[in-house]
Amino acid sequence: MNQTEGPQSRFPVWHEVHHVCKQSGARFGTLHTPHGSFQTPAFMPVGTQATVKGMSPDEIASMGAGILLSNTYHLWMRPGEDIVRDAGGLHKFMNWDKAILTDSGGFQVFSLSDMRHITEEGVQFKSHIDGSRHVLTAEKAMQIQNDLGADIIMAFDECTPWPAEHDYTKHSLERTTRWLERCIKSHQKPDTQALFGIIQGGTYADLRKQSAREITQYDLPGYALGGLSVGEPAHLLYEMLEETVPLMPSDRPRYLMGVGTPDYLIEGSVRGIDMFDCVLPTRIGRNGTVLTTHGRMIVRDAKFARDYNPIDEKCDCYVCKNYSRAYIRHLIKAGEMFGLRLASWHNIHFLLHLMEQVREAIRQDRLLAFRDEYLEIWQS
RNA sequence: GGGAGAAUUCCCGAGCGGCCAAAGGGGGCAGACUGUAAAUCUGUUGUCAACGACUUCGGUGGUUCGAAUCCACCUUCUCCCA
Repeated sequence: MNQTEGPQSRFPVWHEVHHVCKQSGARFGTLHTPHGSFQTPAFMPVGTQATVKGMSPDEIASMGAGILLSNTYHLWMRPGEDIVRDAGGLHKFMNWDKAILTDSGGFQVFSLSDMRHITEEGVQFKSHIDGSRHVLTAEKAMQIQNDLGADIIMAFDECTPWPAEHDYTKHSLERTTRWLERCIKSHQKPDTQALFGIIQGGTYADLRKQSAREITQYDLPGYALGGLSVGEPAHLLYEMLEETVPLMPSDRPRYLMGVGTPDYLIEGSVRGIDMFDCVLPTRIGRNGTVLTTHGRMIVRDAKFARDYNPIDEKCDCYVCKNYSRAYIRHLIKAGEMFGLRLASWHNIHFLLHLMEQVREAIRQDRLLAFRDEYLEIWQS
């Protein structure tokens, strides 16, 4: 597809909406990037340290992923963005020629909260590797991401925790807006790297709206929702989506960061989200849990010791076509890395396949029906 | 043949008269995991009618108010000398 024909061709990344589900309002589209296009709503596997843990790029691509995440903070700490840059950029460094999105380090403001200090200028981190001090600012996050060379780069934000005080959340979101402005000013490669802004506001509807208005004032190729799926109950997440998505421009991709489980992916799509990412499939896979149409299954459990069925009878992934629950359980119990790989493999496939089903349901204007059918047998 | 030492709960291994159902590992079992400090973390791991009771520390018998801990003998194992 020729990107100059698109409505947002002035951006290196743009979203083409093909169909809006008449039942739900969910969007089926294509996201175009300098490293290829992929259909939306999309699930993006996470490869924090320039690798999806345990999986090769070929394997990820074979499952249909068109984009991966990687991480500013982690690659900055190790090996250093200059090493990635001098390798020819992240795509070449990790041998992945499809799209890449890098998170800005904003999530580490949340996940590494015990070893960082926030100021207006930025965030001082004590390296989780060696304890050394480093300051990540809006400008630094942009420089690192410019060096890494992802197709989509994220504004530096603070992912606020849950629960958080209204007052704190408000000040934080306003600071995130100021940081966005600094990101935009310091972004060196707007022609090749699309900068997405991140809406914050915790679980407060008024603050979500405030942040959405502030962030979407800036003309950006995409907008994300951050600070969700950090422990709050599901109904609050859904409520925040319902309050915020209508304020996000319909001609730009909408990205719900850090989500998630099958139910969240479907409910998010229903509410107009186009992009999702989550470490869940690889993390729970490595730790012995697999996803099935009936919910999570701890395949490590003793009850599967003699279960020679595939993880999911309905799944047509490489793992389910070739290996049994008993075998995968054995490998995981034995600490064999292949077991971790197989579980991760199936889980990634499971979510990518789920999104295929979601897109098909949107095309058929029956996403709500699909949701009800799916969640009837799914138990989280 | 002589001498020295050791036997602990599933395994390894602390314990050396009461605070011991017995540290700590491992293994087992169960759970958590949502922009990855995660092949990690948490709980649990003698039995039961279970805020209490009962049976355990190679075996048998003693000493003692009280023994995994002290004594005697037995069994098995390890090591050293011949």
